[in-house]
Amino acid sequence: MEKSFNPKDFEEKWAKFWRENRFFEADENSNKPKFSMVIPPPNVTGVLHMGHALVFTLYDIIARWKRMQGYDTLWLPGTDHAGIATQVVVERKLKEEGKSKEELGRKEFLKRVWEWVEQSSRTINYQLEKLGCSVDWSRYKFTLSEELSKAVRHAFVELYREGLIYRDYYMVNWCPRCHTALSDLEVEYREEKGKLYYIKYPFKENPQEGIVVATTRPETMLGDTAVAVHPQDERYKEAIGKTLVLPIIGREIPVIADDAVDPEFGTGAVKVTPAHDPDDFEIGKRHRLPMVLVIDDWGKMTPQAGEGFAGLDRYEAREKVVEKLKEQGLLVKVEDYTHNVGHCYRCGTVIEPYPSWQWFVRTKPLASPAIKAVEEGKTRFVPENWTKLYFHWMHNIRDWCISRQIWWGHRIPAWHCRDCGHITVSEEEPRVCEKCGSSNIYQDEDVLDTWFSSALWPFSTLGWPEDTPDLRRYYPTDLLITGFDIIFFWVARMMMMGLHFMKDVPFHEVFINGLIRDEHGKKMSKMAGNVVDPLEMIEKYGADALRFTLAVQTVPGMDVSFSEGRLAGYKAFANKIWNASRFVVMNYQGESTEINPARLTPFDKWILHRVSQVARQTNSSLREYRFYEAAERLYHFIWHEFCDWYIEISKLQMREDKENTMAVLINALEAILRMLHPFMPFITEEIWQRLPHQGRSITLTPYPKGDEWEFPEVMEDVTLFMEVVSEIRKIRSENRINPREKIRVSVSLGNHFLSLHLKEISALVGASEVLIGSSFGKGFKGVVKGGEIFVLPGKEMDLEAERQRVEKELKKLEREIEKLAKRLSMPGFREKAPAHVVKKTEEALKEAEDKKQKLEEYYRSL
RNA sequence: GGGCGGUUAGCUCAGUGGUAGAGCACUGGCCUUACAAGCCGGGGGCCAGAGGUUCAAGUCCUCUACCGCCCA
Repeated sequence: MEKSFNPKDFEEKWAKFWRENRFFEADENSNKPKFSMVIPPPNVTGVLHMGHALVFTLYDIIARWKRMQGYDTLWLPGTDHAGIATQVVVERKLKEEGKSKEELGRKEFLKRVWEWVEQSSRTINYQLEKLGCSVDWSRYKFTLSEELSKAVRHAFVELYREGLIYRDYYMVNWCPRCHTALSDLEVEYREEKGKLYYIKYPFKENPQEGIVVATTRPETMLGDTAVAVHPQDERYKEAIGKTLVLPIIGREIPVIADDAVDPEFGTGAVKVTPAHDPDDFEIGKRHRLPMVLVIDDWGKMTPQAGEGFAGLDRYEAREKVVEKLKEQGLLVKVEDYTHNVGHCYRCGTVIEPYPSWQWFVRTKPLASPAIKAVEEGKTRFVPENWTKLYFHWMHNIRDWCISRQIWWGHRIPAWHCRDCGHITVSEEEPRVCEKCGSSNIYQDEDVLDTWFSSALWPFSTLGWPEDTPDLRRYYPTDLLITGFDIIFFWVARMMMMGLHFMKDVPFHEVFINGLIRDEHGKKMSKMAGNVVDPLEMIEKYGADALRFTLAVQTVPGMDVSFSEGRLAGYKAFANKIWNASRFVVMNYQGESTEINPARLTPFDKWILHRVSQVARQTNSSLREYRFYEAAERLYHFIWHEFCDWYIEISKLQMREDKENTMAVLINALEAILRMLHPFMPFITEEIWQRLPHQGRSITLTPYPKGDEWEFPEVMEDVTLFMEVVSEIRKIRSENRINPREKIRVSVSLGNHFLSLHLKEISALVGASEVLIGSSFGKGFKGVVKGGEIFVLPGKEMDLEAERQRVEKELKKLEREIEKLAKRLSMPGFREKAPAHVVKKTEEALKEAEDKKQKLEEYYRSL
């Protein structure tokens, strides 16, 4: 094996090997139990970021683990066409070329998007492979493919026929830049400093007097058709029913009473603009107020806004309205006002409430079964506190606006009749209007919200609406891993659609991972310039190290602070594994790998026992999605037990019984590699292939269950052995005894085990002589449980250093004794604490006092 | 306004009522034939604050402060 570890030498090789051998393809005819997951399809907007790397790493750990546990495992990959997001990206690219999508036209524009998709999905799939994701490429899906589009049309038509999809003229969130409606979820609210304008609307009868209204959007006053007050508001009792004259425009508008008015806000009187405010829209409906549209779908003022305003941008109009009001003396005052302003989640433009014809999903009937399923435990959130959020949202769900006025997406399968106005909804393109038979029909221009197709993902990808073997076998899926930010967008909607169409939940468990942050806990963002590119990290440290870093930081319910320093640390870990394996491989000369139980030393038994223990613990950590716990334990065990102790001891054992020691080394290492494989697939495969092995790939081997080796009887002896060695090393080090200088050691413990392993002790501490069960009675002294240790240096003793060391040691013991004694003397402790705790405390105190006494005697003698 | 997290070593974070942990950073000594990306040692904590429950609290309860996120 090469001395230096270089992930680049083998990562690509194994990714290719796995793929070409189709190890990760699920088998719908398998007799094994199935385990299935669908990937959260990345948007084809560009490249994968660290958040993806995290989610996909966790997926892959589970996928590989389950596969090795003997499940027919499906991890289905795919990408999402990401309607608006992708359209925005391609538009931006066109702009760089000095073109617009309108110039190109719908058909040509879509061609350009498809080209982009081609390129982007290639990049994404390349990145997945780089990361080591064990997905089933033969089942790769794209939300806008022919196949999935069919599922989307089918779902739409069914829901429409059941009355769960309807079309309505309604106030929606409108992005004037993207020129489309958005769902409530696609609006991001940001706190902004604005102004609150107080405007006086004079009475028609008595223009000297008037009602003052407060608004943050004075430009909308041009579209006002009433002023509303709360019916119980004493201040305005007299005014209700009177007529006001709308400044600037001169329109006569009534004063009306409505419960929706908050008497606490502003002056208690509000202007009503039914066409440009969702609340006013409702008030307008209740009072049959006219709608005057003064802002158009591009955010510009309409002719109805009046001369001098028509054609102006909405913000220019705001200034001009304020100016005019000032001139007319009707602007009473202006206050600073902080409020939440809605922005388009894709392009950031301020959202305009805009009434228009849109398609909606009636969500209430779909939400109830989705709530029930979680209540009944058919789907479980991990960590479970997300359940609450899910319930809260589901109980307060509003109808879902699913139409988008963009070009990139699933065209709505509805045809309008120019003759009778009827809408024909159909999976296949109709030739005539189903009502009047006219052939003068045209398809609805709108496309569906991208999340509509995402909602079908767990079953549309398996062949639905066809009754396929995949669908029968792999639905419901077992696990979904995703960020909390898309619980509403995606998880909730998959639940609704899955239960509706498949009559069963789409997944049994949902693991909600945290957000990726930078090493100081700040959210990664392009603006902050703290974005870390996973590919770059793979390039620098290897995919295994990146994966391990992400896994070890994944604590359920917590965000992940990504630190390059830590990543470097886990690359060092990979290197450690490399070199430990190198040691094994270098020493291996074709001996039998069969362990002879009769020839096992206590150290062999110890490491094998530990391998089993760690395997059991790792399985149980993974079962509960405690990735950090599994990863951390493997790290510690491999480095600080297998490498630091067992390999060192094995060097000595090999002089006595090379064959059996080699067998233990190989068996232990091989089990370690298998345990580690889900976390670090590349390096484990590379090493496994270099060890004597059976089979074609480590990925096809069984995951250690931890039932193979069981030797609890040696644990206590080996632990004492380690304690003694550590104590001697400490004495050495603190007394500045040069490592090359041989020492002589006596241990006053009549311990059979220790006396059988003098050689090991000598080697590990650098001693020329070790006495067990007797005492030199001189030299540097240390104490372990029940005994004393003397260390005689080859040269003269440096008493000053020794005094300092013992003083330090004594202080530590005193602190411990104080603590333990205090606890024992606490009233009630002896009576109420469990016996084993009392006993343990007493023993600890006795041991500490014993040690202290021995050291004190020694200190006086120095 | 409502809700959810968090506050533990210099930094990033684990911690399951019973003697406070890890990685990195710091520090002393070692190129010991797997590994200097290493080895052997060491130092470093009123567990945000205040009450309470308990024989026993970083851990459970209440309140406060600060930081962060979500919803309205």
